[in-house]
Amino acid sequence: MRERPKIKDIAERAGVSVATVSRALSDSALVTAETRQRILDLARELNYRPNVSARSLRTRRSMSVLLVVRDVGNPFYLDILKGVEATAREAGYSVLMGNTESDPARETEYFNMLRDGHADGMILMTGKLPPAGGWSHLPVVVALEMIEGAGLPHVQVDNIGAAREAVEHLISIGHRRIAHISGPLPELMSLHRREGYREAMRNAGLDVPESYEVRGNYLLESGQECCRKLFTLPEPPTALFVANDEMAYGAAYELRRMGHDVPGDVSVVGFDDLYLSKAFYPPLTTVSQPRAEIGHVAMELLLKILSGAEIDCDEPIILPTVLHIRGSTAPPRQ
Amino acid sequence: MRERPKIKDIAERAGVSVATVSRALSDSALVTAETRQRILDLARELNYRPNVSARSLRTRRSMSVLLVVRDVGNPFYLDILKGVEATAREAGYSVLMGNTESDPARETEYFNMLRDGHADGMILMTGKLPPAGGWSHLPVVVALEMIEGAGLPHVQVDNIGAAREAVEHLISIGHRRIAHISGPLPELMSLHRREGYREAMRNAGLDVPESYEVRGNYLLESGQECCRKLFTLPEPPTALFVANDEMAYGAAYELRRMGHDVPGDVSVVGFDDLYLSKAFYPPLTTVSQPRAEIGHVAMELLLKILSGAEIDCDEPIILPTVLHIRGSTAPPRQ
DNA sequence: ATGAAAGCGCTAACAC
DNA sequence: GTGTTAGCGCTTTCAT
Repeated sequence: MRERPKIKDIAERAGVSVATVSRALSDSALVTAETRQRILDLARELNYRPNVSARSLRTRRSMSVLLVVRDVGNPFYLDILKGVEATAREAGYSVLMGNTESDPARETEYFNMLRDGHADGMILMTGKLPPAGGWSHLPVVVALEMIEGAGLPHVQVDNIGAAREAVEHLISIGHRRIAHISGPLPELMSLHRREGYREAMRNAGLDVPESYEVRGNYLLESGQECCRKLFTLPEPPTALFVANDEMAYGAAYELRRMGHDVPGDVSVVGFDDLYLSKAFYPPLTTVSQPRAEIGHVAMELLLKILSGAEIDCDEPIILPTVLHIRGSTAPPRQ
Repeated sequence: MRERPKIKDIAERAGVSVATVSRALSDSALVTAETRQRILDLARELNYRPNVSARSLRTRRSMSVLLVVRDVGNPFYLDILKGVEATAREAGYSVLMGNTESDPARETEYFNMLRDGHADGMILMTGKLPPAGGWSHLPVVVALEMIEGAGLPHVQVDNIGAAREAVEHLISIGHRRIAHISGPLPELMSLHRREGYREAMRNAGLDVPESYEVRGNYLLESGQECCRKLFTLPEPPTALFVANDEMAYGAAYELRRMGHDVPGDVSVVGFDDLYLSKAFYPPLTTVSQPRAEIGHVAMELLLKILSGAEIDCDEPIILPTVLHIRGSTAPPRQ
């Protein structure tokens, strides 16, 4: 047998033309059941697999989509990837993972992969469009993050509302001096979570001294660092609303190092509900995003676009969050 | 301008043949510097990108490799992926992530992707070959896990030695009743880590009652569950050597739930050094694997194979581990 | 229902 | 150094 059987090999053995084989393989109605069966059997016997390059070249579809994140090293993206992958597989698409590390060159590169036929569409989770421009009308869905004025469809959560709810919880159990460790600014997601914090404080008639808002970068070490800053203040907070779980881990760790009990002395609330947060000590109170669902919905949307449907890009799709109240929050000491 | 410029478009404008354009674009020496420059300028101006399908079809190389893991949801793989990706990019390869979920059908499918031209080579981290067989001589590198008798090159760590060292640490600080929560059996990696545990115990003249070896599945909940089993024994252990960090988190969590202090009452050692382990409470004593380096070395090896070099498959490449002693281990109570 | 043939965009012989 | 040409393996008209 040849190295890799091709349609021609099957055709010769079956005594039919390549066209017929192609039709049989793609379940066309234009083949008699009997011929089709013979061809299918032969294909199985030869262990035939269609060459993807040839097929893509001809059909002009790669049957794969690009999932672009800013850091594959972040476990947060994993469940989203799973959601995307499951949905993609079902529709016969494979998923290519793209990692930008916030490098504009790489951001552009992944967009170029849409043009060179590497992928048919893209789910973008970097919150940025590449600098060059000219990326409208492309089959791109923005998930998780937001890109304003891009005219692209969005799948996200209500970051403002979710943050507000988290801070309201702290207020409801008696906290007044609540500080916020934010993500990098002026990114929209960070801004929104901070806005939710501010709204909750304002609604409760609570002051937010400028020193109570510290800017982090979503990484664990940054949580530690921001926490240290807050606890050198003359009047340190009794509770922290931290913009993601990873920094919340860092903050809780640093608090313990400084001799503060969590939640005895200081309450901590995170955002994301990483899968370790429930095993963390103390189990972290945090906002849970429907990550797999975000991936699923984003992929569904992309499939729709790829099938030629018109999509309304004005209204983002908003998925619900849940505040999980665990052991890291408690009423302040009297 | 055409929808997507192709070589022909450039050729027409440059007043040369497609062959010349192709040569100029691939930096062939058979073009005058002047012609090349003209073509390059034109290509840039038209924003030309070669069609990957056409190129792959012709060259019979996809310039991408497959990285197959059993669970993309496991953060453990992320650093490996980063190592693989960086090395692959440099050589002009893209990386496709494959996720098997331990499903034999999917395991086979990824191997098939090598045959249908989707990828040129594969880094396999599932520890299994698909059932069908016939996968020798394929450009495959096994990383992290081991597959015996497959005739494939391996990149891994010395699991036996690393486990032994971890348990020796527990023994050296005075523990005698040391239990082991293993990974799924009879997988080679689990077996090796257990073997290291047994060796350390044997060398110290310590008994391992059968009930002190509990089988887990590397997931957090499994760590909890195994821990519960161990602490219903008439003589529970004073220390645990757990086959990975995730189960160690679960075990530590469960110990606290049951009212045991870590490390006051029970010491816990993990394996993997996930990035959260240092912020865990108490900071986890654990074996660190050079994950990015594993990815890097595996990809280098794969590149060598793809370039046609002969590889010695008899001797695995062994990378060093480091035992990080942190707060989760302490001498037993007197 | 089946076959012949064109061609997707590119590269690599082979000519000159 | 450049052009001509023949495919890579597949799908899809257009005939029959």
